[in-house]
Amino acid sequence: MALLKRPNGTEDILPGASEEWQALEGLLRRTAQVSGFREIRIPTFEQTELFSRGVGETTDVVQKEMYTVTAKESSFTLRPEGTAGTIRAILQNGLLNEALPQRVYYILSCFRHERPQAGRLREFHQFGVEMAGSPDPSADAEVISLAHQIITELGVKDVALHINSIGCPECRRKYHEALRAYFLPHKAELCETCQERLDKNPMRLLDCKSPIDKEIGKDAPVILDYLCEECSSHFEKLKTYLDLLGIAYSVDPKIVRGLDYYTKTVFEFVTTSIGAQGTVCGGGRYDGLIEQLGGPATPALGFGMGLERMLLTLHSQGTDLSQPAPCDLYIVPMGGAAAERAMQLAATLRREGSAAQTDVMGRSLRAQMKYADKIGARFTMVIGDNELAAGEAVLKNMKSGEKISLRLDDSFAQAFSDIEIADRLALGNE
RNA sequence: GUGGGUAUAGCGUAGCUGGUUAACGCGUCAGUUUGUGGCACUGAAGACCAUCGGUUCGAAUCCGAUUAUCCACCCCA
Repeated sequence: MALLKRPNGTEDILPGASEEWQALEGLLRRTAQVSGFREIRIPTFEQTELFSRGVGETTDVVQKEMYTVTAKESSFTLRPEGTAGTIRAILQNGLLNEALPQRVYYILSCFRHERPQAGRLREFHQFGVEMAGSPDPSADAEVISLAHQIITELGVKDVALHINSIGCPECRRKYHEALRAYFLPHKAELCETCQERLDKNPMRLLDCKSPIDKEIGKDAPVILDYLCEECSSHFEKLKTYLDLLGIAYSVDPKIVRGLDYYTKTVFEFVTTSIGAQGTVCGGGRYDGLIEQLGGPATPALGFGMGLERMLLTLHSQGTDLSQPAPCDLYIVPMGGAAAERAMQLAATLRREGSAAQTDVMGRSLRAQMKYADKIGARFTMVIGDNELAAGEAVLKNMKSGEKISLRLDDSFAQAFSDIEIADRLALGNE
């Protein structure tokens, strides 16, 4: 029988790697929580229309990357991102009726049918936050600051923050006109996709990698010159706030996010160390989305952070968050009677919160010691007929080799715990 | 969706001017006598050489297709 394989573009996270994910997730949760963000959990699939309306009918994500599944009469779509579903949940459960702003975070997997490559999977994991209710640039600064804090605490080095403002729909309409006017005379020289983009979404032209198009676009009008007074002052204030917080950034007028819901502030944290897919975190303001999804007109913003990309970046810089699975004590039984006693002792220790293991393979003493060493057991204890008769056994510290005698009675778990804690403290002081 | 690279034991690789039992390292398992791991040594298990088809007396080695994977475009996290 042929072995069934994982679908294209998916990953198994194995023991060893999963500890690293847990460490990352723990840091994300703690950081979000101290900023007042609380976790929200939403379904993996939603009505397809939520995404076509929320993310945007014309976006690539909606047009060609969605996993839409049909079961019986109904049809649903696996979420390609977290924002639409989160906003839907906020509205459906009336969270906007509570104290504003509403701050939520999530860790979830997203699904997009794209061609996999470095830093791009068909199922990927995202940490994201959304804040609803504030139109003020201080909210933008807070959200960016949260992402910045996470990246700093992770110790990621070469990640740069790029910000831009793409204005409100009104600014953008004027800007689109100006762009078309600029590029139209050069239309024939542009690459094929850009000729199409000229009509559909001229801002994407600025993003084109083709050297010819880049050259043509060099002197193209810049969105920042077309912002209305409101949008312009919003952006200026945001920059002031970022300076105030000591967060370095560069203004990149070429940032054009591919999801339709963005307004005003957009930003990306980009690294160059993991290949072409270097956007490790991206987000911005989406003041029109909540209304678009049938809620009350409410300003909001957020970001998504790609966890696989984050880990790739960390690894490329030699950082590894993973920690070995703990084993405080490995009990080495010799003989049937000892095996039964070992089983009891291990169970007792676990109830007291110590990580304890004993033999389940029927191995020789020597083989058991090797195993204990391999799994990184901090202490071992051999028990055989002698120990059972004496009611006492020798505890061995695997790192120092130090040996201590312990009674195998009711005081055992407590006595072991004391020794184990003392050892932990001693290691910490080294 | 479009290009290009790669596909040999759990992992990393050698073998690729076609020729008997496909090699090595790591890992796994057992052992190196009498009750204590790390090092070293001995041995074992583990591969229809991605799949299908073709060329040939003969293919892991050459050719084609398929699939998977990687990188890039596109797009985004």
